[in-house]
Amino acid sequence: MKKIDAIRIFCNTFLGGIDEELCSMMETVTAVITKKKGEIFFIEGEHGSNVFFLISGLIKLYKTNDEGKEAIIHFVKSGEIFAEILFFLQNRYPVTSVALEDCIALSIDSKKIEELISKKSKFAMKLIGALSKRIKYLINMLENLTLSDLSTRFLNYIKTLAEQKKSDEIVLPVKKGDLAILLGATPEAFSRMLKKLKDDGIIEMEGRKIKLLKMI
Amino acid sequence: MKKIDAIRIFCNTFLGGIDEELCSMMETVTAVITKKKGEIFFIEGEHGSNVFFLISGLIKLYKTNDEGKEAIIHFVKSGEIFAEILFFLQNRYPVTSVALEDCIALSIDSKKIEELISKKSKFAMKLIGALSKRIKYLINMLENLTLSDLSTRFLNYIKTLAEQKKSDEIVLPVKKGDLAILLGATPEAFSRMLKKLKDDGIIEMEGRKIKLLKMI
DNA sequence: TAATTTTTTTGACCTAAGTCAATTCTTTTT
DNA sequence: AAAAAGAATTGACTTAGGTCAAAAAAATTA
Repeated sequence: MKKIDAIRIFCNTFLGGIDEELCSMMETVTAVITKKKGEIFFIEGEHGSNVFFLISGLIKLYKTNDEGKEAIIHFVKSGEIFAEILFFLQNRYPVTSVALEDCIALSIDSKKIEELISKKSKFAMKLIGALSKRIKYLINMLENLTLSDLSTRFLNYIKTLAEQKKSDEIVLPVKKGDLAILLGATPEAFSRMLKKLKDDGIIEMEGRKIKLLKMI
Repeated sequence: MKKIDAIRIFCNTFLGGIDEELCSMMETVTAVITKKKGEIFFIEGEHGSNVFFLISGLIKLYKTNDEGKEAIIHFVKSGEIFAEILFFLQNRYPVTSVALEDCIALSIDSKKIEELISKKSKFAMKLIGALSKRIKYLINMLENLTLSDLSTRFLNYIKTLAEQKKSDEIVLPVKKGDLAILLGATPEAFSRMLKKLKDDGIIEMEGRKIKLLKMI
């Protein structure tokens, strides 16, 4: 993919329209990055200054503790920016990011972004919007994790998917084991919970396909 | 407290210096708010457009579920902004905020802030910085909650306090029951955990005073 | 398509932390 | 200082979900 095309997609998606001046300003501070499934964009704690915009593919953002246990923070889908806190913390990545599918991304050098922010207030506003959305998402994760049990967390998750797709039949976007960890559980507990929902007639399931039977 | 003084404190703390032009721009979009202990700034889900900067006092940000169970997101200390996602989501507050002590705050009308952001890029940069810090804080909360047990979460918490105060003797800033909930536990479990840390010779405790004996 | 690897499911067992109730200790109010 | 209210602790019991191991199913690769 050519850089200018990537920048245009970014402009369109992130700013809601092409701004030729902004596109040309971005030429010098961006690069197109491709990663194959399993490859890593950056590792938690690593120094860096690049913020990314995912054009195609799927990415897992996670943290690991000393014993290698994972805490999955988010699955990045195409059209999203990630590592956006590097705009401020020109410093260390707070999480690790791995490609779950082959990916194309636009990397943006945050060291040179201050000029962009000051010249293009629309860019600043959109960035503030993106950061706010991420905060809202994280607050919601925290609330779910502390106030709800696993089946409720899962049902909240698929209800959101169902609303987005306007259908009560959804396909899990990642493998069950990873979804379990996103929801703060083990694959074993997740599997048992799914079985219970099936037995109780709340969902139908075939592989990653889930049909919501009752809206609780 | 006079509004202009509050604005000056905000400017100094948030922007790292007084900017007379910005101060006068803020005159028309701000107000000084005082709340007594126990009073509420805003309730989760409530419509509003005010972002707050806490000048003095202490605030609890939390969510409640249907059964009245609390998930505490953060304790706001003086010098911090809160409800900062309202800059974008001119919309609904994501959490409830209650004064744990008598408070003075500066409220900023986010509807009229876009002009400020576009004219003062330093303001935009600082705001992006504050949002990024909040994201980092929340990611850390999530990681702790999913990867660590209660005693580890507590020790991480007081280690941070100890580093800030550069002392291994700290005073818990809130009552133990609230701290328990911030750490995703019940007051009972928290109390038992503290007893265990004391019995194991890891901390000394007298009321809210905690002394870290071993740095694990 | 067979072989290999990865993912998911199931079983048996365990444990951290929740629940509910009763005390004790502390703070606030009268 | 006494009374009342709120916070913290302790006890007894329960449970959601963790752990480890093995089997079954699905997806990759040869």
